[in-house]
Amino acid sequence: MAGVSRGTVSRVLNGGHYVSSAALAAINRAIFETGYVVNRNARNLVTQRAGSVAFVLSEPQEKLFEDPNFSVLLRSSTQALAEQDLQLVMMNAARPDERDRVLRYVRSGHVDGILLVSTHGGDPIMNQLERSAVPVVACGKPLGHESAIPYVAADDREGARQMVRHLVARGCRRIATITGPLDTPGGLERLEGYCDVVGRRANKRRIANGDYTRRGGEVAMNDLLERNPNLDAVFVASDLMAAGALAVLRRAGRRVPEDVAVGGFDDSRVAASSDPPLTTMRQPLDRVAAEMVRLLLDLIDGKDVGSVVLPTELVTRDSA
Amino acid sequence: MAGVSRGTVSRVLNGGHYVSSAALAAINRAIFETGYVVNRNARNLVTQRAGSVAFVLSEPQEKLFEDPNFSVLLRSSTQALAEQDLQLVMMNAARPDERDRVLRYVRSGHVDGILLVSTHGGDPIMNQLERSAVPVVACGKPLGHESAIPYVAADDREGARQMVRHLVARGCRRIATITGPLDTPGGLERLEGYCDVVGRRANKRRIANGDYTRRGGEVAMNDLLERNPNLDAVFVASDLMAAGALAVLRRAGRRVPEDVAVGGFDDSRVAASSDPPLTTMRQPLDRVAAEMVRLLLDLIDGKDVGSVVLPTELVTRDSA
DNA sequence: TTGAAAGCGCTAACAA
DNA sequence: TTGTTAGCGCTTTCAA
Repeated sequence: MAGVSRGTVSRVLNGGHYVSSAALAAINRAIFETGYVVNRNARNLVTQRAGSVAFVLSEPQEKLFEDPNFSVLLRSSTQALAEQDLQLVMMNAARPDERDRVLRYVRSGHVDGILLVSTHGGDPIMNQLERSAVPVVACGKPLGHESAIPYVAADDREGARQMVRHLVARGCRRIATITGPLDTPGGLERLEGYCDVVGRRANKRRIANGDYTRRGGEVAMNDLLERNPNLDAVFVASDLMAAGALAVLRRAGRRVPEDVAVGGFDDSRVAASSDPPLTTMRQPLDRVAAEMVRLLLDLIDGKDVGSVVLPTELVTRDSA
Repeated sequence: MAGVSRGTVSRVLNGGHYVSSAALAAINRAIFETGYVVNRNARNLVTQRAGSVAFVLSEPQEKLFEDPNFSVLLRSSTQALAEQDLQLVMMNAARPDERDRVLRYVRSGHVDGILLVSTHGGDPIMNQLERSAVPVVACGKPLGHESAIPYVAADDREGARQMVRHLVARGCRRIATITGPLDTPGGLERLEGYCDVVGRRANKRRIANGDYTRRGGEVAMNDLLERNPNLDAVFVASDLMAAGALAVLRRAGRRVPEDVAVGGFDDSRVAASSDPPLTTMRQPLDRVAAEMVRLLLDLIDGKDVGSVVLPTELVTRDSA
């Protein structure tokens, strides 16, 4: 229709180099008038690329429901990929059959790479992915695979330190902590950071394990209160658990922050709307997503990439 | 490698009809030994299908973060599609530029259909989609396009009626309501259901508008208390807003449910973990997702489909 | 700067 | 039941 060959049109579609301005104009007009759009299947068939990236959620279903972090990560990733004209293909990989499906899918070249979210240490998918030579970037340290799988993470350990130091600076002396699951990087590193400040031989009684759910936070807080009736602060490894802890403290008649100061982690939505509003560590999840996409693209291009650790930021509200 | 032609292999790949068992065995062995997988781009190029479905979220970003319903819907849809060997491609369409991208993408045949989630009345994407002849199924009544776009929804109106009747049965006589945004089907229909029970000429003072956020629920509840100091129940159109309302009532010194009974809607996670646990209407979001996928597949196959309205269920906890 | 031609890996019609 | 063949719509040499 523009009176030129397919080859010339293709050149215009792919940057417009080595095309005369006359041809360029004619082609663009034809494209506009016909509403032409390239057929991705045809293009990807010949270029051997997929034009999409899998967002693999390796986590039991319930978590996704409750944890607002996932949603933020998902949205930010979708957006960062869209800017590169890549599509995000969502995949669950919690159950073994789902994992198989994901592996089959990615191995057959249906995606150019993988954003791997929320892996527990020992998650079999990491081994399998490592063997399959597909570009992968993890969100958070992939425990046990730190050197093989590049990752983007918030500085959990330093963030925890900062929060506990903040509690110390407030005058708190009997500081407890509610951890995340200890097979997750966040669970582990935030506990490490806590120990860094309160001392290596931290009082075991002041450590309770949670599971990143609100109810888990309640259970852990009850536990903590029972074992340490005189505690004056608690560092909670996620805002959602902190919200649960807040409810327990209120029921126990402890004022926050006067009797017990509470510090959270994430700066998720719940932090601002809890009662009292939570002092917490902000994780830059939008930047995490953007960096993950950047690393993945480099990886796809065959470049060597390192991991990225992003700083966290103390957000002071009323709870501490 | 199996000693047969590509045509025969293709037949095996697509159901194995008209293939001798000897050939079938040889081909399957070859497939197994070589780890062969079909190239989707090539297949889709010739079959003119995409093998994927867009999950289009037509909603300002913040909502996604806070509303747990989206996550449930997303996960359930991913799973229902996976069972049909279809991929879910996630797309945001809140901003005009994002809408354009989505439209360009779907019009060029990159997806076989669209799951449209969370549309406000007057959302321009509905008009544009309607014109573009791509199969679309909406989640919740697409206000203003009910006859053109098939949808799957929970029975909001009847659900609201049931809840308000429940409050009446408890002995409540001054029942207020906090609505969702009135340009959304949930906002509108749940208010209708409320009016169905309390009477068509409902006391305007007892109606406050919310926006499905927790903070919106707080603001509305404050409002309601101020205008109706003696109310004895409130039906809140979402659990998240109800959680906000609960916090306000507590601060105001009202006991729930003794002084004020509170009924929510959704039966999302927050319902079980609020204080006190919420009595609410369960929306079968997993079934909603499954039905949406079913309708969409029928639509893609060229069948005529109707809309589906699924029943809700009263979940009685402590708040009412 | 352009056009011609080959071919990406597959399905589907047809003939055998 | 099978093999042959003709494309699907694009990119990418290569020659001009």
